[in-house]
Amino acid sequence: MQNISNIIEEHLKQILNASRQGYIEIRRSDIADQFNCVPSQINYVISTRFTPERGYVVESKRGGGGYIRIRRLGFERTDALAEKLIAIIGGSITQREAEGIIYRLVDEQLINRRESFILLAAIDRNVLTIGLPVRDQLRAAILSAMLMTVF
Amino acid sequence: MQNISNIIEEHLKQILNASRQGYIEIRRSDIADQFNCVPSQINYVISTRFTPERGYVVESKRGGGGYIRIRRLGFERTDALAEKLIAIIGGSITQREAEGIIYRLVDEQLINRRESFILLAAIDRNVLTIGLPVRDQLRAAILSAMLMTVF
DNA sequence: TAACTAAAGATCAAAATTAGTCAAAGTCAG
DNA sequence: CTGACTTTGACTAATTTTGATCTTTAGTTA
Repeated sequence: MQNISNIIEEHLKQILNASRQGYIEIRRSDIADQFNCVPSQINYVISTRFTPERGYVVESKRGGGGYIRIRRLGFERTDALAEKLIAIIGGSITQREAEGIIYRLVDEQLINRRESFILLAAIDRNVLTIGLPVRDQLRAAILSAMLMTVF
Repeated sequence: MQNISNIIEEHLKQILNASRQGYIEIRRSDIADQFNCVPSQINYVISTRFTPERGYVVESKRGGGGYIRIRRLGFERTDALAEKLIAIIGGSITQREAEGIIYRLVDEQLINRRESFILLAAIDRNVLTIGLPVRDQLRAAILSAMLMTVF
């Protein structure tokens, strides 16, 4: 017997595939009702299967008219790259390492100078005024998120 | 399913766009009737979507012949822009306010969409995984730093 | 002209509507 | 039996909707 998480995963991928816009917006409780499970199961499915590493971006809004939006990222040249970057950055990264990555992206013309300035500003230790090791973890999260949205 | 606030927001922006003078004057109760909601809903829409951060000025008058006037401001590009932005951002800023600023910069064509994605990613509460009030302070620092480098 | 009245809009907080988090309990392959 | 993965649900957080009550303004009346 298949577990519910897999079934929900398949269902979401299917409607995502069928959608013309490249993303879907669901109501968490609708899906939960549909599959007869608790709402937080949907969060579990999303956090284990629709991750940035697998090429998905998930946004959401609470309150009236709330939703969860799942977007599949393009798979051209960036497929391997995004994955590689995420892997390199990992869960924690120093400023020096982060700068290395950004410089390389500029070299390879994957981002322009202006974009690199934005990235560099966001990961600077003078901006992330919080103690280690949280600072390096936060830097990794911020850099990953920024790069995921452009690739 | 859309929520009413978004629908009202779109409607106001549309008539604002169509207006010749750059501002509109509405009667609160008219709009409320039109969208079948309570009058205070209009205040909610205005206070969450037509904020100074997003470049709107709202004036109103009560009593007979009362009105709400919504004006769209332009963001002249000057040397003082960066300073102005820093002042608006201050030492702490919510995600909503930060998004307002970013949307406005896109509207004013001071940054492009791709850049806005980078900025939005960096100030997202799901990325800044740290408790309030530090999160809002960090967000202000990051946003300020990023904008400083481009302007 | 002062007082009154009706017609707006403003404010604020409660209620409603969603989604997120986290950890305990359950399941299952090896 | 153990460890990884899944299922559940209680509690939390964000956002919107609603309504009661307050304030301001223009016009009317004594």
